[in-house]
Amino acid sequence: MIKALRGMKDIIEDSDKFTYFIKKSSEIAENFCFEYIETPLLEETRLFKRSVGESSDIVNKEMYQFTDKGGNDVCLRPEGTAGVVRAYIEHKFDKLKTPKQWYYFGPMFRYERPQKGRLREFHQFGVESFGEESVYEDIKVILLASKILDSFNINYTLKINSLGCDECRPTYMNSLVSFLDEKKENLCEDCQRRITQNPLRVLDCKNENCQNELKTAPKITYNLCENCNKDFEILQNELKKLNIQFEVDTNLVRGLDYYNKTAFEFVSTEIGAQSAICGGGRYDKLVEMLNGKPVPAVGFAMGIERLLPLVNIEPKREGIYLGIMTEDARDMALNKFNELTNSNKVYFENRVRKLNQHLKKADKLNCKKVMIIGEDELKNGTFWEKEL
RNA sequence: GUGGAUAUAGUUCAGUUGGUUAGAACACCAGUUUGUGGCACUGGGGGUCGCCGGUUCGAAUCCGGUUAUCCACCCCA
Repeated sequence: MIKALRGMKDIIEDSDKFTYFIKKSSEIAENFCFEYIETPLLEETRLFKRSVGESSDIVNKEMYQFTDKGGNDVCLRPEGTAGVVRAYIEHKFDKLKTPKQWYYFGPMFRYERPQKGRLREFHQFGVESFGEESVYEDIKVILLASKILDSFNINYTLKINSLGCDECRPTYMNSLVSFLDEKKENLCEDCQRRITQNPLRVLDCKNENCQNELKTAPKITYNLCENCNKDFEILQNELKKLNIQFEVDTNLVRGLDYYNKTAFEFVSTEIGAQSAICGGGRYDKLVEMLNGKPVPAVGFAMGIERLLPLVNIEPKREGIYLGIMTEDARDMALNKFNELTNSNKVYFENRVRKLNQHLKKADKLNCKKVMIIGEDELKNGTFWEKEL
């Protein structure tokens, strides 16, 4: 038997939840005046090398990368932002710094070891906002994410942090690295490697011993420049006013290289170790990094498969069951089926059955209304009807 | 990439110290004397016991390998 590849899943049992999620989320995004964008699944490999960053695991070892028949070095997209930014620049919106608010959804591919909440092909729903420098755009985006999650009654914790900007991050990084170098001996192997590769990641280490050593580490939020600090305060104040619960997590590091200033993550405690259900933040330098004019941007992405177990939709009766009890009624029923399907969900049972058999089936299918033609109805040209 | 666990029907699982034709529940399909569903009852279909090899008169059961799944690390959505 040919089976789906490792880490790839057919969406069958949850397909109703899946489509419901996309429909509802899109609706909310459109209420925020975000427009739909679809970008290719396949992109040039260097797009991700330059945006996500060569130091990241995603680019380093998780990409589905190959040479196509034209000799191009390509890969299946491991995340959504890079492609959207590429599109923004390619269609020259950067020249005039045209504000653009887009949402997207679709499959992403990462060659990882599968586990709960982690697939090799998975789906994200995300938004990106270009051209708005203000922290109020960050707030808008966080509000949008929380509204989507709230609409499915999902329990979450929102963590926020500020990663600083070009002005304050380098000085902070220097003091962090020198702090880490002093402690180097006491840190785990991974952290020692991270000091040179990605020092911020050390803060995020789950090793207990490391966390003890890091208690006195310099915190980014105490080392922000005036501007970043002001924005981070506005962010917190406005979230409070909007009644969005959050906690500041100075160890929150978004894994992709392109983030700066606001970083946030929605976390669930109900779905296992892969608990991040939505992650995002500001990436003001990314458009430039991909050879566009400097345009600030902010966005987030949600992992749909991780959210589905948290989404509950109550099965409700809907649709019409149409059945016949005599072969002669078939034409009449078919005509009715033709008419009803213009504006109704209709199940047409084409087998001749007894009344109780029809009812049993209609019940099983969760239909709301039953319409049957028997001998009597055929004579009178009517339908026997019942609400379930 | 590392570690641990698991693999028997569509699903959840039984299956004794290796021994007839591998079972149950749920699900599915059909029916229960003639036009009112959910309940109940009766019957039915469905498994090369993950795959390959070995031990044995005989393997779902023991051994080796392999693949996949699950959980965690790592990483991230």
